[in-house]
Amino acid sequence: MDVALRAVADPTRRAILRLVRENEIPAGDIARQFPSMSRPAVSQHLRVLSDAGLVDVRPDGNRRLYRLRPEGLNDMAAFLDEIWTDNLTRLKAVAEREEWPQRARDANQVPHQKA
Amino acid sequence: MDVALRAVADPTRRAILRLVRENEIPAGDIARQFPSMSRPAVSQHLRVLSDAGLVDVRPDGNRRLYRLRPEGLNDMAAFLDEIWTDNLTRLKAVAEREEWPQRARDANQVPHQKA
DNA sequence: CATCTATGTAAGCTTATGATTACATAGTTC
DNA sequence: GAACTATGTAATCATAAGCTTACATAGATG
Repeated sequence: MDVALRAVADPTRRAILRLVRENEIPAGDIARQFPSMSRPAVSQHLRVLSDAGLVDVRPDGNRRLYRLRPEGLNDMAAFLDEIWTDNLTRLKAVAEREEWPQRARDANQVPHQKA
Repeated sequence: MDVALRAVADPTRRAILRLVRENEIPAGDIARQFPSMSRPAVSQHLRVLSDAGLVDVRPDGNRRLYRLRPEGLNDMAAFLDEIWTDNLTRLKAVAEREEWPQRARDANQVPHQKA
């Protein structure tokens, strides 16, 4: 989980993921989308994404085509689920949507010092 | 978006989020859950989470009670949606997630393109 | 072949991050 | 109000992250 979440934490890499979301794109084209940084920098980002399982690579003659590997984000989705599975928190996240009935607060797993 | 995603990229902070997911917990109790690191380290993590809008803090006499602020993860959910808006990719991701719930991805033979 | 194109890797630099210990501050309690 | 408790902050350090330039390599092309 760690590797994917850390990879996604970088804005450049998120931008890359958006780029390759629908189409295979050669590394050079991707790099060209980031004129503010060097091509090797982008190449290294691609490496990180690849290591994190967030993109697939495929050689195509001279070039290397990248594309999104959507399953790579499963850990992130799982984390969201884990956090939001709780009804209270989920309701809170969409609090303003509707009125919800009072609910008993249940026992905690982490001991409070004293009440 | 950046600040929240970067905050969540750290495993200790994710663990903290799980702790405060359902209950308010005083900082000291949280720190006690991480015997392998110093209390100030945890305090700084709490600061990061707070700055990222992922937790709320409330003074309670001597102590400070932390609890999850679920809306703080909305950006992360939005990013997931943005990437997964394509139904096929989403289905694909979910399919693999259910098939390999333990998330053991093999780096060599990538098992995509099922069915 | 000679060389041009696309791309990855290595080395090195700078800044960010996460940790530690020492200290400061606010509240509680006797 | 003196001492104790809970917690945050400051200073500092080691390591990680991200960038750059220089170099290496694989495939395309004349």
